[in-house]
Amino acid sequence: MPPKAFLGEFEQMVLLAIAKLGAQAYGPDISGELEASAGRSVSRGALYTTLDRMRAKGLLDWAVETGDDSRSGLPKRLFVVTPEGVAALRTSRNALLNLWHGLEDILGEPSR
Amino acid sequence: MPPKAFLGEFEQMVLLAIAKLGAQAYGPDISGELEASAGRSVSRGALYTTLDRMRAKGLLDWAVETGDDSRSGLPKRLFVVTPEGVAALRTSRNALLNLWHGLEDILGEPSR
DNA sequence: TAGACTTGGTCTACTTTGTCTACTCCTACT
DNA sequence: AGTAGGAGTAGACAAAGTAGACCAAGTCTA
Repeated sequence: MPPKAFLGEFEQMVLLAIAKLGAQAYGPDISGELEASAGRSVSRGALYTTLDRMRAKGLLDWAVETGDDSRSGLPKRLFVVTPEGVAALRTSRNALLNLWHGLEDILGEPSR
Repeated sequence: MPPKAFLGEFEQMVLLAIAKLGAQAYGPDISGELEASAGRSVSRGALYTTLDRMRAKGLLDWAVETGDDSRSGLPKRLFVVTPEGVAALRTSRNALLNLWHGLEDILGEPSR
């Protein structure tokens, strides 16, 4: 497939979850956030493969925190959204907002 | 794959475009709308396959308008979003709205 | 202190989506 | 008849989404 210009649906959610978690986004937190905000649960496998793929695309990055502190020896990956990631998020959001615009009557008011 | 509960990114856009077009959504109009609202262009093949697949999932449906009027004999498909489709759209929107919430500083104000 | 459990992550394999190119039909035009 | 254009169809293949089993380093706990 010729490199896609848009964020996939799941990719988008994952990126948003990380952004929301700020500086402490590691695996389990991300799925927790996804579960909480989007009512969606994912298996670890699903999550990590997506994470890896997005890194290959430069949308996010991570630092391996080899524990000097607790959990010594066990790796822990701390994820961050790159500027490219933020840009992609912005683009996606604008497109969606645009498409939603004018459909309030059909879609109803955002239920928050 | 156990039936997916979420709309893919492209599926979502297509559904929205149809909803927006109301009663006269046929192929070319949809891609026109996509291009206009989302700045995205697709080949016919891409569009129709997606359309077919979504129909299989009950998210939309169509009527073949065999032209008594103009274009006699030539099929033309008029698409409509089913109630299931609308529901899916709503769910997706809420999830995204939820995740976006609180990230205005990072994402910036919606540029519309 | 052996065995069970917990954590955060890796690997593999498979399904669904996204997307293209290359037709096919019919109509209208010349 | 010959060609151009509009609307769809077919087939193929890559990318994204997902699950499940598996692993290593700690922590209990009896």
